[in-house]
Amino acid sequence: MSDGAETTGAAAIFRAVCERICTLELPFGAVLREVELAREFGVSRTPVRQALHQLAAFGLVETRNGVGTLVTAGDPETLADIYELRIRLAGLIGELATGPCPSESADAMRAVQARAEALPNPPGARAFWQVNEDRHEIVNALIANRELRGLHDLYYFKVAPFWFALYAEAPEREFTLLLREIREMVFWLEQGDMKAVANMQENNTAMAARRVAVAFGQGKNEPDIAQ
Amino acid sequence: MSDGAETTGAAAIFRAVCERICTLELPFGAVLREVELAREFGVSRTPVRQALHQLAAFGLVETRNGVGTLVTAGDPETLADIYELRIRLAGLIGELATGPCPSESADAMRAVQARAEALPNPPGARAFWQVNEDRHEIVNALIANRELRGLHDLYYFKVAPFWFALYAEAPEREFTLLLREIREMVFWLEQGDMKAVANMQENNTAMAARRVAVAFGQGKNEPDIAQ
DNA sequence: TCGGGTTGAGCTGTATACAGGTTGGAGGGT
DNA sequence: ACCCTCCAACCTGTATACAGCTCAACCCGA
Repeated sequence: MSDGAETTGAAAIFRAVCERICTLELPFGAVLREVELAREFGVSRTPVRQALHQLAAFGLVETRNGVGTLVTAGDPETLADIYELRIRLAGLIGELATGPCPSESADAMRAVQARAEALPNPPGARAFWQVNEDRHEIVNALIANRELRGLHDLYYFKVAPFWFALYAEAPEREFTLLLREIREMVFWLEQGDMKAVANMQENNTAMAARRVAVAFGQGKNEPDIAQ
Repeated sequence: MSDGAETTGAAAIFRAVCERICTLELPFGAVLREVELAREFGVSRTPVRQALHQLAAFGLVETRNGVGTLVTAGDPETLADIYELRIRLAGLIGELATGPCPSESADAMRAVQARAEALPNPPGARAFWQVNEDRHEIVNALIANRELRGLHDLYYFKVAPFWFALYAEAPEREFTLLLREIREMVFWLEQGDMKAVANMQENNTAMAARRVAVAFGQGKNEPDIAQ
């Protein structure tokens, strides 16, 4: 998450495990054992447990007594709920915007674009992930309402594993789409139009939701969402 | 929160402390000591720490090394952000509604209304709190999108302390407003109109936000929000 | 061979001991 | 009288020991 460097070591473990889940290094259903993580990070179980409990509170994992901590699979229905809400949250970015976005954001996004354009297609999983992470950070930082910013960040990580699974399925297609999104984002950031940025975010989130729904079996009774 | 009865004892402590914060039994800036809570609940520090860390993750408290766990005061700016978002979340309830609300909700709300009407004006703090808690539970259960339901619940508890402070200021006025809200809610629940229920919720949240802004010093550069 | 009861390894939940950090106040110098 | 320094009490952060739970493999009888 976009938390600043925290004092306690639990935050570092939180971020590390969160990233592993988002990059599917820990796939759905994977079991996390506290002693293993403790050994890996060179600490005792106590900070590890803190991190895992926080991940559980955010719904990314589920810990069962006597078994371990499982990476939450997320049934299609829940996935649909999450994406539905995330789309609306993106819309709120524009509604709650207070002013134009600063030019530094456009600069930062241009830098990301330059780095991305230099990559081969498809890039490696790590590079792909990092580009999207940077894009997210820039957009997220623009959100004026602090609470909404936190929520937008949280739900980014909630859907990240599914979105990343799309990359594993069709790397070239996903990288092309990501590049297109970044180029468009640079354009609107240069315009300073926060509302347009939010609309872009909403559009791309909705599009990603459709692709994810196709890949993971769309939930509920809305088969037409898959186009 | 509206979590079902959990297995671990930490959840019970979480709810208890949360309620104390919401009812201002623990005012802003109050310090929570782990050993005290541990003694009170008859457990060790471990489950207490779990509960406090979860409260910290939700932003209700802030724990500082060597000092203790402080109830987060929430500056006016943050308060404005929280209410702004909560109003929008209420709006989303209607947008993400899938069907009419069940008749049991109307029955339940009628029961709450009956209990409330039987109370003196102003009622005791405990009774006032309980009535609002019940009202919230009924409305919250109607939210179709599970993620939005969780968020609506969370932000209810985030603003609860401020709203409850209004009661302490003007008990009769707040109870009259609450009664009015419940009566209206019964009406629209009987109609089964989920969108109307959401609009009601949005209106009442916005109205509460204005009263809170007046009481706690409105933040930002929107003095007209105070009417 | 198959089914059921049992056992045991391994995991999380809880309790406790120790290390590190903060704060308020006592005490001495100016 | 005032201010700076130092310290001791206290609180959280961390590590470790123990209790309770789960599940799968195993053993034994039909």
